Amino acid sequence: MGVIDRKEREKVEMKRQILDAARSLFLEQGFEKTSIRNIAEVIEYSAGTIYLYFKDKNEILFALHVESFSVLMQAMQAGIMGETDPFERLISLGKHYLKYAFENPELYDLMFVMTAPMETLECREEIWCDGERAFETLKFVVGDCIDAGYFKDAENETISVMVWSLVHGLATLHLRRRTMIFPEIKRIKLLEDAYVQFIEILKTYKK
Amino acid sequence: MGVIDRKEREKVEMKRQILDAARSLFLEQGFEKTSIRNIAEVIEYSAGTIYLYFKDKNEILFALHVESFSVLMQAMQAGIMGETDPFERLISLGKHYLKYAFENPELYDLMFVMTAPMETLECREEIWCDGERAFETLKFVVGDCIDAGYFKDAENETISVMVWSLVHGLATLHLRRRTMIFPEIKRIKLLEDAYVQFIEILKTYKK
DNA sequence: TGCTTTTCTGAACACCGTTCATTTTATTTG
DNA sequence: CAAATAAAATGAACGGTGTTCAGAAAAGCA
Repeated sequence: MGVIDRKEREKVEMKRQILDAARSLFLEQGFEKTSIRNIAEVIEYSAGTIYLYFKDKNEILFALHVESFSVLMQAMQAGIMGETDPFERLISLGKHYLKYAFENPELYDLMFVMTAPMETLECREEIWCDGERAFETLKFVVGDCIDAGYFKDAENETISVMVWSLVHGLATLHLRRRTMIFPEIKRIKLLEDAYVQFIEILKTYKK
Repeated sequence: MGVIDRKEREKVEMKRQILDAARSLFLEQGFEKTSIRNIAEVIEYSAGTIYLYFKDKNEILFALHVESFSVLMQAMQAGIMGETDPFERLISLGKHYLKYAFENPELYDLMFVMTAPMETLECREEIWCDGERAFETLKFVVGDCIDAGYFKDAENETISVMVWSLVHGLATLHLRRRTMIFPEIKRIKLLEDAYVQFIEILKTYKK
């Protein structure tokens, strides 16, 4: 029965098409303005068909969110691999995280700000594995820093939450337009400076 | 002509009624699920009438956002007044900010996460005064810390952005459900610990 | 009281996410 | 190959959304 194999492939292919169309529309006009009917139009199917492949709109967003995490994880791994010194690794990790956020604002939003993907998880009673994996990566690097004498006797998890919050805060204040209190030209520089300053202060907190 | 004075008062009163209904619905069922028709029903007017008092839904949200800022500013002022030592003031300021965020999640969202109020500002080509005033308060306290020898020779604005980002990051990671990677019982404690740890590290960064 | 201005209504518009009976297409069976 | 069955796709319909606007109702003025 090669038929059911092919059908399976076709199902996967269709899901791909839907996600590709959704991502493309999403990136060019934002999530709020992207409707199921828009997506259906792009792939040249009726709106109802989409519901044969995804339970609802949140599931489409969730799938895109998973996709995006694999890209972020790669970026983070690249950040780690580029350095050997533990603290330099932490610096690089944060930089790559911020780079991802600024270069993929809509996707970052989907991964770390929008509630839709979390609602899908909650109604499935599942865990946010992607977020957890990313956080584990951070903890791993922070752990090496602690072993190298940084952060005195602080808890790894506490430091990791602190670092995550700082970079996430920088990213979201900007993505959600709260940096408009600063002159446009200074905005990015100010965020970069804040990150560098934070790192500088962290560095001095050693045994 | 006392008539136009009364009409003016009635207009203000009607706006109040709309905002009260909107806030109440908003707090009990969230913004996304609150429609103009819902608000109209509560105040016992037709939906169209609301558009005689507010240009669109974003303007209602913007008005609530302004309201909320005055409460936050009071909380922040209270945080400052409760302490005399500059660094203790900074600690207290952050604590009061976080307290506000956790006790008024929907309003914090409106003030610092949702894009709707910012869109109103942008299409009015105005400045985000409320955000600016709150940030000025932070800068004021940071300035006193610098004068007291903290933060070495760092720029006030850089430190302030860093502090704001950290507390905002803590708040939003939690409000947007990204702390679900931690066991429910540990979540709040972890956030508090991260804040305390951050303060601890900051404190050591002196001349 | 009649005339004008202001206020309010509610139907209509163009959307939205989602469901489902019906039709179209594909596969299997006789 | 034709008929029967199974799978996939449609598109109308439902109940909702924000917003507009002609016309009705109320209020103010002469």
